[in-house]
Amino acid sequence: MTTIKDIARLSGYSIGTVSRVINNHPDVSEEAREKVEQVIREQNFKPNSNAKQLKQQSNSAITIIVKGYENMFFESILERVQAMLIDSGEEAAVAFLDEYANEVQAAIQLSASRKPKGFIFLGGNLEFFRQDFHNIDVPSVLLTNTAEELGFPNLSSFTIDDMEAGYKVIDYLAKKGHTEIGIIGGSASQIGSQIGFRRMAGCEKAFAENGIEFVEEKQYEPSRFSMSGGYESTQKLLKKNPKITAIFAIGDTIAIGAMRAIKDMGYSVPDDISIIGYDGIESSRYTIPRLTTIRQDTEALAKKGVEDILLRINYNHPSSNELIAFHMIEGESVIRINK
Amino acid sequence: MTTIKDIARLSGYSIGTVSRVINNHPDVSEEAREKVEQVIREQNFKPNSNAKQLKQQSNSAITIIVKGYENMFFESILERVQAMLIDSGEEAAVAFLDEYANEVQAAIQLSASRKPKGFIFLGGNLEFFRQDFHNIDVPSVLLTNTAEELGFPNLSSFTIDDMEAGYKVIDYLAKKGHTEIGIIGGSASQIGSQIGFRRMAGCEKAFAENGIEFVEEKQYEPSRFSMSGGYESTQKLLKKNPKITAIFAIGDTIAIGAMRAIKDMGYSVPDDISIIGYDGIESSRYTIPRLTTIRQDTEALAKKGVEDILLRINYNHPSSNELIAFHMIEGESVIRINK
DNA sequence: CTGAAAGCGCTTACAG
DNA sequence: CTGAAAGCGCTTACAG
Repeated sequence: MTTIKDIARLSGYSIGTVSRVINNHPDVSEEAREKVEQVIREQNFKPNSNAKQLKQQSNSAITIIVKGYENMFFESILERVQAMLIDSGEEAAVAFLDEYANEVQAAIQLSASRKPKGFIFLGGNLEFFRQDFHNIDVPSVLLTNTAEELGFPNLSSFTIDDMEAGYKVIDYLAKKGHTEIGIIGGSASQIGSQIGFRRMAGCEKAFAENGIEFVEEKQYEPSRFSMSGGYESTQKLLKKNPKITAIFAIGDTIAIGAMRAIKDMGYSVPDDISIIGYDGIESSRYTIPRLTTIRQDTEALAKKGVEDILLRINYNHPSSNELIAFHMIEGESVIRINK
Repeated sequence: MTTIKDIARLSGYSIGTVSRVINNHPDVSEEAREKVEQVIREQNFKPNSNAKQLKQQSNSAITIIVKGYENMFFESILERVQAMLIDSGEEAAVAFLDEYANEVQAAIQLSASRKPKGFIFLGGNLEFFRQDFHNIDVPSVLLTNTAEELGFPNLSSFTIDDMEAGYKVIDYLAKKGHTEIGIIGGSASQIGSQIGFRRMAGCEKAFAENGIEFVEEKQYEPSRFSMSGGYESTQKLLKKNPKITAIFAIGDTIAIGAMRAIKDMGYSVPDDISIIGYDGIESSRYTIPRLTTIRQDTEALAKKGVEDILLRINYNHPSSNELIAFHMIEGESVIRINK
């Protein structure tokens, strides 16, 4: 194997100088830099990342923690984040967690053995961050939830305005004449910290403004962010409340399960029951009928997250919390009703 | 940070003995082992993997190369493989490649800088393996294609019998009375090396046995393994051949796009056009109508692949090439026709 | 069974 | 601007 020693020998410089060239240190003569770079190219030399990281004490890959591997929305962000990281010459590792797992504890575990340069969380429960994130000292980014209120200096966050989006969904349904609206998704027990909470808060505002009653026991059903979760929660919801004419699934993955459940119960979307999803995943453009949904800009989310963490890892930039744009896509899954 | 030195000091043994305990070497006294393990537990010590790998010259993570990030089938295998690797205490890195990228070249690149212990390929073009795989010397596994004919001693492969499955699909459609059958998916230019080839060969056998003509120009359309690919290829196929009454999409992701295209062209599945997919991904259980498809056993594929690579990395087991069971799931997307 | 020591491939003060 | 040298945290012959 070619090592830095070989490059030193072949170029006629010391390994110290070769190392400086590799790491773009400024105090190297133009002459030395050119010669060394030429030899590196000739030998197709790649520095051993283990040795490098051992010295630098900072370990390997930026680690992406995906919370909820059944959630198709995360798959598209994951793919983009990973691709951007690799294009920037960074290694990327991925850990898939159950939707209800403690992602911060998982990160702490990984920190102990592998010392990642940073973490990117796809999804996160603020309560877990509040409790344990102080144990993590590398730059981290939370995607699809806001960590602004936590005030950790090494935690950035990027998300769409879930409250505004939730508001928009219910307001849209109300304006279409729906008054019996159901909501599925998320977990009641973790209210206040999960993404679902903000979406729900926006919904409640829209209900109030439109003079529509919202009784959680009758109109809400928790659900995992999976197709099967959406399927089951929809069945439960419609059984306990057959008057419902519209359902807001707070994730497209859930919505796809919901549409199938509605069909299997002998109803039709949108003629009997309208449905709105959330995320704007690719699959939502191919369902029959096409799903009306809130599209989150995956590309922007991934780009902001990656750029932010790279600047913080390499240049100590401060963390930031930003909102990303979203918009509603009108599909074919909502109908206007007249009472 | 706690290092092996601290454990040595605290336990009263040398770092050599501590190292032996960590790595389960047999030549350590029971007494020493217990004492050292106790201190390791107390300190919650995790060996620095960089130092370990630097010494062992073998580098980091087992690397999973996913070929075709738009293919939903791979997402489910990836999740399982990753989870099993982590449960076994192995690190896992993932690289997403375009469906047409050269995965073997990508692996060679990664080998140079990171020396993974092994590679798991999700999808692969045999031609690329034939040309370049001799440059890779770590244990590797190819999933969803067979590498048996290549005879590389460090390459295992696990797949369902694509030829048999392709045969079964066409035979099934023929027995249902279909004679004008279209096929979408794969790439004509890479015939002989892509997974599509074996599926196609099985199809041709079934056509012949059932006395049905198959003219590639009129009945076949290439497609990327994506929903949009399925959408576009279906439009092309039906435009050039309106007599088609059934379509075999050689991937469920493609089939989902196909179903939407059929609908948008004003036809109905299965009343006007029957459709059969391939893979048995979770989404195929939620489409309307439910997809008839060939279910590959993701769990078995992942399990075989992971167990095989671990045994080869740690115990030099020989490589192997095995077939995994598959079965057809009858959904609602195929209808019997009478001519 | 155990310890002392060399060395894996790098980076980085330090001295010049 | 450059080189010699220490040291990152481990593993593993070697000697006993």
